[in-house]
Amino acid sequence: MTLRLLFAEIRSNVKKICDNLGYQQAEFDVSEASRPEFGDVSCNVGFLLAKSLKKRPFEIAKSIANEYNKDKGKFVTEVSAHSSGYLNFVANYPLLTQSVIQSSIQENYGQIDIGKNSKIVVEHTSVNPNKALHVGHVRNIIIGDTISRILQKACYDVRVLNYVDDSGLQVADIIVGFRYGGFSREPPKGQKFDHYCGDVVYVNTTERYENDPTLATKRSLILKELEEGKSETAKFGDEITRHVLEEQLKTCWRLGVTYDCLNFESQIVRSNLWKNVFDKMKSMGIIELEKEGKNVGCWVIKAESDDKVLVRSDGTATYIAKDIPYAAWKLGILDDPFYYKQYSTQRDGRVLWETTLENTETKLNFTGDAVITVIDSRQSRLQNIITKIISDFKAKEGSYFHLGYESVTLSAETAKTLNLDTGGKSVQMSGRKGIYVNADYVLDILGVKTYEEAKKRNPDLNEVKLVQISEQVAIGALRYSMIKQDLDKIITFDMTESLSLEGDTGPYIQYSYARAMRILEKGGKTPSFGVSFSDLNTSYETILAKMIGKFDIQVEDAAKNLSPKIIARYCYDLAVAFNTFYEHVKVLTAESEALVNARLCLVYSFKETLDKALSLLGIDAPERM
RNA sequence: GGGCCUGUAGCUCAGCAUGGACAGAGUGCUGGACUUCUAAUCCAGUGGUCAAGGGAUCGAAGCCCUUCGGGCCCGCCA
Repeated sequence: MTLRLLFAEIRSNVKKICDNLGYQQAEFDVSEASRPEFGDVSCNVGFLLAKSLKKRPFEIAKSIANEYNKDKGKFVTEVSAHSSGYLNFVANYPLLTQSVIQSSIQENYGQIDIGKNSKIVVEHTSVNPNKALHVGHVRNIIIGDTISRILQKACYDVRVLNYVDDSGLQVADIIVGFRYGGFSREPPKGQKFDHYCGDVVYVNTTERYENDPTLATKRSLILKELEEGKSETAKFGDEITRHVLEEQLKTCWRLGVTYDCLNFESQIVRSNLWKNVFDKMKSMGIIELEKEGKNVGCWVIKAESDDKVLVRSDGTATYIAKDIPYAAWKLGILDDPFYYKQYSTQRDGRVLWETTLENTETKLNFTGDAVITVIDSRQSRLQNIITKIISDFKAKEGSYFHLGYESVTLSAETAKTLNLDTGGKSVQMSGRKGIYVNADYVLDILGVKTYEEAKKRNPDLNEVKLVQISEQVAIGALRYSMIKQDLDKIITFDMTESLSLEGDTGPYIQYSYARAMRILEKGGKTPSFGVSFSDLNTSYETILAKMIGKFDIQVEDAAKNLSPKIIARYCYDLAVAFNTFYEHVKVLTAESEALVNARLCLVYSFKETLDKALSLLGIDAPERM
């Protein structure tokens, strides 16, 4: 049993009692008590019925408590009416602890069937393949990855896509750099190719446009050649973007993120997808050819505020126009023009596919009944237009969902390290201007720090182990910091602050896991679960057990609200409950052998649950640290 | 001008969807706890007109309206 069942029992009994007393139906709430002195569970039914019964909430609660006390059911030992009007319940701890521990050692603990195995597509990452990933991209990647993991736990059949925008202006920019900027094709020794392209070639090239107007002309010629797809330039662009992509993916994999399929924008452009959608929109009258005004000669979509150009007067498609067939494709509205080939096998064993227009004779299906596109909320306007068009295509209501989030900015102090004086204000990142902090760099710096810390604490561990731990902790720290706050809060990234490993951080949570592992290791033998847990009666133990018992409730909440933060908070709360327990309750030196065993079971139950919860965040649980 | 987001402790944020019992964490600062299952920890203290004003409600940080800060978006760029 988990807390869910305790709540369900109380809800059903209260409802029954209300019926018997002739009270009218009310949508009352059964939830955890806000403070320990109010017991474990509270119900607000008294407040809701006060008006219709013309009685004080306390009177109503009293009458229900009275009835409830006649038969308290299985999981409740005390029922009381509080003078405030609440109905409060105390749980049957021996039974609760027992059931929670037993449930938590099941392989699929925390799983909850919301998705009913329906197909859902999550698209995230989608970074232009002309630069390395910076901390702003990391937020997108981690949100998308965490959501995918949570949805999977909630029994959705999840497909993860990464859209590679390999035919846009930014790609033309680096080609200009290589062709006319005098940049070597090979990066300096020791520098990753994606860093080289972004930090050196891209930034320097965009700078040169200001002084050399002929470069812009060269760029538009290159852009045209890219779209046509058969030229030497297109081939060269393809090589560059694929090389950058390969390096970007290394960073993603390092973060523990994997995908199912890479979709290349160039292929969408060269396939007939756009033409199909264009015709469809024309025949549906969603778009029109502008006859006059500033957009004369363009195909535009009439939006509520401003019209949006889809096809330029020279006949080429804009960025948003390319996104529409892709969105439709993701929902399976269009015939799939692609074949598929294997890109690689990722480290978790998941095969990564890529689309191709060559006939490989392999047809796969990466579409979904619903699509979640993770893009920062600065693109909400465009995403709204796409959502609107997709709903005009009669996809099921709400099937295309833009999951937006606020951006990551750099703190004034961190900007200063990039030689940027912002006058004490934080600053928006910009790949073009070179204002960003690369993800690999952050992980490397974090890794050095976590390595030193781990070595200090574990002099007996060998080099390989220490490196492994430091990497796990560095990634835990970064991932957690990207997910712990709400999506609509701006994250101000500060390098110094990001090195903090104490308090509400990933490492704090990982540390609690390592502590639990150490107890189990020193305990020596596998604890025996077929015993009574009634001796686990300190508040430290019951609070920990209750926290463990909330896992599936949190998964449900996170999945329904697409809110990764909920799982982050749960992991933190779980770790706090364990650390408090750890400081106050001795396990291995408990009074009796039976008590040692019972506590070992609780510790085991905790570590299993934390491991599962952390895995939803893509954070490894280290055995030592 | 229009749209979206945001304002809670010195700082960073939970809580707001579904109104209810004295508004919670982390961090900072002040003190305390390692011969003990790892102190990346724990304990105590400090710290709040929940931006302001109004409204509906028995009851508002939360709902409605207004105002004021802050951020972002409104291109034949992506």
